[in-house]
Amino acid sequence: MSTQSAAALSGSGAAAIPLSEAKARVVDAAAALFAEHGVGGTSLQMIADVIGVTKAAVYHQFKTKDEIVIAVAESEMARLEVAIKAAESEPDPVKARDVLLTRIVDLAIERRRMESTLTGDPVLVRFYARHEGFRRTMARLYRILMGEGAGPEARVPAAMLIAAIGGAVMHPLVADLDDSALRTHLLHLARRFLDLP
Amino acid sequence: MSTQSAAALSGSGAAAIPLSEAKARVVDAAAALFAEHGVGGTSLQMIADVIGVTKAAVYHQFKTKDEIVIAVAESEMARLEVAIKAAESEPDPVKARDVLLTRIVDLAIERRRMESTLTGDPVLVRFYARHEGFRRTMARLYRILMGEGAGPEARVPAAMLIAAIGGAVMHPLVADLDDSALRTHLLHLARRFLDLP
DNA sequence: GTCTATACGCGGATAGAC
DNA sequence: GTCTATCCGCGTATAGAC
Repeated sequence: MSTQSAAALSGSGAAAIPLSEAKARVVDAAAALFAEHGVGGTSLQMIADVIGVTKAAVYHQFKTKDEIVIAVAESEMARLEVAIKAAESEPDPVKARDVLLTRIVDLAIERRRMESTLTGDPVLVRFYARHEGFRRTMARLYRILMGEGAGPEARVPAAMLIAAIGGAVMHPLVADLDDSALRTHLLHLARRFLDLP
Repeated sequence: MSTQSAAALSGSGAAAIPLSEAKARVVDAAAALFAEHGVGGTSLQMIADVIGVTKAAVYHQFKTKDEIVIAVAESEMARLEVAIKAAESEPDPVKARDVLLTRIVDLAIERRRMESTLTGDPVLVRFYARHEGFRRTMARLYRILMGEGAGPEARVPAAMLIAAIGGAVMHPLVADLDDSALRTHLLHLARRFLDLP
């Protein structure tokens, strides 16, 4: 217990967030750069430049670029897990759904400048698709969002809603809205959408 | 009139689609690869391999990779222009909106495997943001979609709807639905969403 | 229009000193 | 943890023959 446990990449889903200071700096810088240039368009040199060190220093923290991508993805996923847990602790399904919705909107607003890259970048999407833990986490999220239904009538609106929230925050049409105003509108419309018969 | 006019990159918005056979092959291959690997993750070698020629042959068609990116973006935008024109030729605003919605859904379904990359890739997004013609085209689209309103109450739902349609078609939740089923559900839900008070 | 060949830099990655 | 130095391959791009 006294030894600093590795924590590493887990693989079972919930990254416990205990990244070293240095690792955390890399992950933060990488996430911002991924959002601006895409994963494929971001080099280790760029990451090193942003945090003011050399490439070799970055390599000391992560042996490969892939590991950085994974760490960024897990860091985002960890935030989502917190939201899901909060919703799952709510006994009433309808309330649970609303809690989840609120949390998801908050996350999207918080990540406003990078949300769509983090959920849409081909490299990250591929990564999500291949990892058990991520699939399980998303399955839990969908369960809360869709409730009983599992057919197209439940899945299509769920897919639309997730896409709408994630995509809208970065949309040029709402670029001039401040976070709080956007949050209010988004939440209102998302609730409306879910209440549709 | 007899000479094949250059058509080139236009710049005023509507690319007139008169690409040579060879150029069209490059653009098609590039679009598919962009969708799978992102713009930054796609090399000229990949493009050349897909169409079965050498890199140099590709360079003969487009002097730089940027030109290919532009051509792909314009090709997508041209499709959207057709949809917008169809909607604009409809006198009744409500009907125009419905025509546009239908066309956009059709486009998204057609481009199902690449839609979100084509609208979400950072490289392409930057490109769209910088080009007059693209901004004007999108302005026309928004106008039809939002009608009179120009405040947040109109813009937020418009942003959500565009994001929802583009993002939902690639979502894992609906991966098992065939095009026609997905189209039906998507259109139904999109109409509902827009009719909200 | 397509090819071979080639220049040149950058990207990922490693070794070893401090 | 960070640095300098270095390797190698691939990516963009060009020259010139067929």
